[in-house]
Amino acid sequence: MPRKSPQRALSIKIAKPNGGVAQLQPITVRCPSGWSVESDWVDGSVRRVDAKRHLFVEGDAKTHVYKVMSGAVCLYKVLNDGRRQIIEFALEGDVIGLGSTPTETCNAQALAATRLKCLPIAVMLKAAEQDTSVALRLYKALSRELVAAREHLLCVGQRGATERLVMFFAILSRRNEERGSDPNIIKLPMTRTDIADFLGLKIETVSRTFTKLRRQGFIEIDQITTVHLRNTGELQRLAEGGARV
Amino acid sequence: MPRKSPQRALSIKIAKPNGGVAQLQPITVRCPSGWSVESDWVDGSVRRVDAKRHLFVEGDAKTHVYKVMSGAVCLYKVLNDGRRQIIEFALEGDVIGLGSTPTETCNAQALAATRLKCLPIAVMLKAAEQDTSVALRLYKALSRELVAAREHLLCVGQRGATERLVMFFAILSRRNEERGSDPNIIKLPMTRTDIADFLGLKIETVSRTFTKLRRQGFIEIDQITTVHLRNTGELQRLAEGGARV
DNA sequence: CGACTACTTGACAAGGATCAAAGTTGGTGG
DNA sequence: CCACCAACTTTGATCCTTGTCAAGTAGTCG
Repeated sequence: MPRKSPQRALSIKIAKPNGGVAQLQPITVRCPSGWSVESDWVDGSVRRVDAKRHLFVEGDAKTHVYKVMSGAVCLYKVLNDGRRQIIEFALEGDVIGLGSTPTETCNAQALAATRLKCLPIAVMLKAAEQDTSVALRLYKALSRELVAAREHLLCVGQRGATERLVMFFAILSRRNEERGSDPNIIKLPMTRTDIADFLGLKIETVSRTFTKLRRQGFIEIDQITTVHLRNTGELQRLAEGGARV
Repeated sequence: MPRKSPQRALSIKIAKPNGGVAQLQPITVRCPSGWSVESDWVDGSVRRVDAKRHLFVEGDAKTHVYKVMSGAVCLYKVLNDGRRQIIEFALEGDVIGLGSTPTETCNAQALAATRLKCLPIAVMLKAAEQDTSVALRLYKALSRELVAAREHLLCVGQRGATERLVMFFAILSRRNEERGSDPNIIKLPMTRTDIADFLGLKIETVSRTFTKLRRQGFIEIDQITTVHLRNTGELQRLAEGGARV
C-alpha cells in the first residue's frame, strides 16, 4: 500500500494552498439579463478562475451552484496522505455543486482558465420552494449525477487499466456526440495525472496504456491533448466486458 | 485481467434467472393506514421477498420506491462477463429506488428474507409536485446517496485491501451508532463474496484480510456473520490514510 | 450421512505500483 | 528568434499486492 512520499505531501499543499475559502478569484462581473437561454441562470454573476486555482475546498460553506461556461474544473476528494480521487470532470455546460449538504463535500479546482456562472444556493432553494418544476429538475439533475457516480464506481471497482481508459474515452466521445462535435476526436483538458486519479490508476500506468492503445492502432495522438479514436467498434468491445488486450 | 470462466457465466444466470421483471414474490399485503410514523409511507403496501430473489433488475421499468422494513437488499451492476460491483447494501430503514430514471439502473437482490414497503413512483412524484417539502426531501435523500457513492468511489479507487475492509466496518459501525446499537458489534447479513464485490476485491483477498485483522487483534469473529471490533482507535488510523499494516 | 454451499488457506502468476531516468513541451527572458 | 528551465510525459527495470487456481475445512439441510 502506498505510503507517504515527499511528492505526496507537496501535492496536498498545492491542493489546499490556504486551507480554506479564500482562493477564489475576486473578479466578478454582472451578467446582462437574458444572456443565457436557461432561465435559472440569467441573473447569475460570472466568476473567472485561473488554471489550478480552487473554486472551493471540502468543508467550505456551500454558497453557490456553478455552471461552467468555458474551461474545465475537476471535483476531487483526498485521503490524508495525499492520495486523490477525481470524482468528476466538469466541462463546458456542466453544473457543479448541486447537492444539499451545508458544506462542500469535494474540492473543486480549475484545470484551465475557467468562466463560471454562479447562482447563490439561497436563490436556488427559494426557486425550488416556489416552483415544484424547479425542485423536480434539481432532483433529476442529481439523479443523473448519481447514475454517473455509480457507473464510475463500477468502472474503477471492476475494470482493468485498459478498460478503464477506454471507458474514459467512451464517456468523452459520447459527450461530444451529444453536443454535436466529432465523437472520434477527444480533447483532453486534463493532465495524465488527472486522468490517473480519475481512473484510480498511477500516471505511469495511464501513460503506458496510452502507448499500448496507440501501438495497437486504437488511438492516434497528435498533441498530447488530443486523441483520435480509430476502430470505434473494437474499442467498444474492449470497454464492454471481456477485454484481454 | 479477469476473463470469462464457467463460474462467472453461471453467476450471471443466477443474477438474472429469468432476465426480466418476473422474479418478484407475488405476495403483497395491504398495510394498515397509520402504521408507519413517516407520512409518505403510510399507504404503501408491503412486499415480501425471499433470500436471493430479485426485487428488480437493470432495465426494468421503475414502478416503485422501496423501504426496507426488515432483512437486507443489495444493489449491484454487472459487466457482461459477469463481474459484479455492489453499489450499496440497503439495510433496515434504507430506501431504494429514488432517482428519476424511467428504468432501473441497478439490480436489486435480497440477501435474506426481506419485507419492503412499496410506494408507487407515480404517487411519490405526485406528492412531490403538490408539496415542495416532499420534493426537497427527495432532493436531500438523493444528495445523501450521492455523497455515499463518492465516498465509496474514493475508497475503491484509492485504498488498499485492508483499508477498504476497515472502511467497510467503519461504515457499518457508524450506522449502528446512529441507530443506538453497539458500534463494536457488526452483524454481516452478506456473504464474503458480497463484501468482495462491494469493495472491488476478490473473495480470497477478503478472507485473507479478515484473517490478518483477526491475527493482529483488530477484530474477533464469533460466527462468520458477526465481527467484534477491538482497538477502534487504531482501526480508525488504518482506514484514514497511511495504512501500512 | 452425504451433498451442498460458504469460507479458509496455500502456491503461484500477473497486473499495476514504485523507482529511476530520459525525452517533450511550453513559457520566459535574453 | 533562440536558449534555458520547469513541468509534464514516456519508458525501462523491478517489486509487491492482489488475482487465480487448487485443495481442504466447516457448517447446513435433506
